[in-house]
Amino acid sequence: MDGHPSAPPGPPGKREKTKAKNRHAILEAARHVFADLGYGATTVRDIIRATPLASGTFYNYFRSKEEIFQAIQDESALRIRPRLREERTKAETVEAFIFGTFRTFFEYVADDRQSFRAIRRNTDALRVRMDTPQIIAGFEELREDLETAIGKGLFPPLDADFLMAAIVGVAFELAERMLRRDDTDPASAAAFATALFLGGVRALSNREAPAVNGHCGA
Amino acid sequence: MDGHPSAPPGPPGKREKTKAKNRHAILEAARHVFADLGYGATTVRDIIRATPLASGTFYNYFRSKEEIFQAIQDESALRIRPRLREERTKAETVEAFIFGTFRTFFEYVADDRQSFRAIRRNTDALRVRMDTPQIIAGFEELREDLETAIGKGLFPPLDADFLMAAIVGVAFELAERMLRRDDTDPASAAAFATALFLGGVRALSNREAPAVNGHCGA
DNA sequence: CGCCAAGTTGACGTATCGTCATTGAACGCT
DNA sequence: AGCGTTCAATGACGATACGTCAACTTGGCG
Repeated sequence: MDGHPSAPPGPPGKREKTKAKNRHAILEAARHVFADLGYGATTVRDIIRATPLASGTFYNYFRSKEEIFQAIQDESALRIRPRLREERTKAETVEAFIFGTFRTFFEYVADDRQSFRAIRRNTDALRVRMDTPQIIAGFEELREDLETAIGKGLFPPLDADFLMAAIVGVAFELAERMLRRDDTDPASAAAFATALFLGGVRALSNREAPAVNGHCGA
Repeated sequence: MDGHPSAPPGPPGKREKTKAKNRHAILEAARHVFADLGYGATTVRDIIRATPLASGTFYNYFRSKEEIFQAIQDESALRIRPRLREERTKAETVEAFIFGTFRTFFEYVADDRQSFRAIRRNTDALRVRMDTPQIIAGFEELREDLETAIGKGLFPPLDADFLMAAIVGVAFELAERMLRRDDTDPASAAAFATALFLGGVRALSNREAPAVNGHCGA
């Protein structure tokens, strides 16, 4: 076994290093070009032209424009997902669960706005959103966490699928609006979303099991 | 004046009719091809091949693949927007405003699912959403209606921009989930979204003017 | 130092793009 | 109806981007 130095034992070796550097250079160039031209107008050649590499090299790293676009998104998703998961796992109240999720997400978006913008700009008046496998996996994680929280009695017994969808929808749309404002303020966006869902969850649980009693605050 | 028969006075004339028929044929073909191949994989040639027309003709009607895609979406948007507007204008309660909006939207989506699906399917595991000018205009309409409703005292004084974004986000994500389920049920999706926002709006208004009293139910 | 494996290069064949000169049909006037 | 004008359809054509591949360069290793 271990004939290939696929693991990190020895020093990286020049080959490995160049490979990583090239991949990174291509990704970085792609982020800029997508942000400049929009996804639709960008060509693989535009990307490779923004690096010192040759056109054929691109295809050693990615199979198509679509695939590198996915890779950019997946990278973001893999960076944010563990943080979100941690917030939710350690949450001991509904409020902590919801507020932690939104705050973490909005702060990340504000931080990494370059990736986020690159992703959403297409042509002048055309917004795009693509959900890659890693992003969709993030949605599923949220659904699982909601189901767990419901199982633990933290959340009332709601439709976890719909609730996940609602959270996702609000998160992305509010993020968009937040970035559009002059003073990007993740905290206030998170506060808005949290209040919305705290009230919403309470109303939903009253609906599904109506007329128990007037228990109002948490 | 009226040298050109641009308005509907005389009978349509054969030129006009063929033009409308061709445009319609191309749009119809595009809907099918987009649904079959996904937006990314579709070429203008694929679309025109699905009609009896020649390749050059396509460019008499649309400038690009992107533009015809927009046209399909805009058509949907123009069909649904008046209905939404009417619902909201005649609403005399917050509940009517919200429920009317969601029910109308979900029923439309369930009806016109072919367009909706065509729009969202790209490759196997890649979801896409594009917001065209007409769709974005629909968002703005919603924001205006919210502002009007706030002005009338129907809604509490909230951030209309964020609220609009939240409604839009929930509407699109829930629509997606709804279509994915075996029994597409607009009414129950609308009920879910309505309960969420009724509770959410109440909580948000308490937040902005906190500590009034413990009034819980409506 | 020399050999093998891995990776890069850019030219090449293919496919789609968008244009445009040509053609034929609809229109309106007599 | 006959006739000249206008307008849209056609499909061939040059331009552009795609993805591949044989030749070449470089790192790894005895």
